[in-house]
Amino acid sequence: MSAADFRQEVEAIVKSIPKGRVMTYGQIAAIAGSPGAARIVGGIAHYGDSDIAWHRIVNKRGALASGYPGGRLAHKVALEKDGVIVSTKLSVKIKDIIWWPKLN
DNA sequence: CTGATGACAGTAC
DNA sequence: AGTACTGCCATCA
Repeated sequence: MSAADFRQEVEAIVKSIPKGRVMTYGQIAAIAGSPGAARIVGGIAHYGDSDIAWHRIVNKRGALASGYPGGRLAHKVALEKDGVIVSTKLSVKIKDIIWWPKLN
C-alpha cells in the first residue's frame, strides 16, 4: 500500500457512511490504516473532492468541524439535512448516530 | 526533497 | 469541568 492510498481509503469510507449517521476522524483514520492520523483525515476533507459527504465526519466529542466551508453553522445545516439532530452547542450525540462500516 | 500545516486526540493543570 | 499544551502523521507548497 502506498501512502497515497490512505486518501482513497478515507474517501471510500466516507462515501460508505449512510445518511443520518456520522463517523469520527480518528475512527476513519484507523480503518483507513493509520491510527493516529486523525488530523490527516481533516486535511483530506479540506482538499478532497466535493462529491463526498465530508459533513458526516465529526470529532470524537461530537463537536462539529471549525474549518468546514462556511463554518460550524454550515456544517450543522448540512447534518440536519441528513436528519441528524445537532444540539445548540453545535455538537451531536455520537453514541446514537456513530457508524461502523465493518461492524454493520 | 524539506519544511510547515492542520476539518484531531489525549493528557495535564 | 473547562482550558491549554503536546503528540501524530499524511498532504501541500
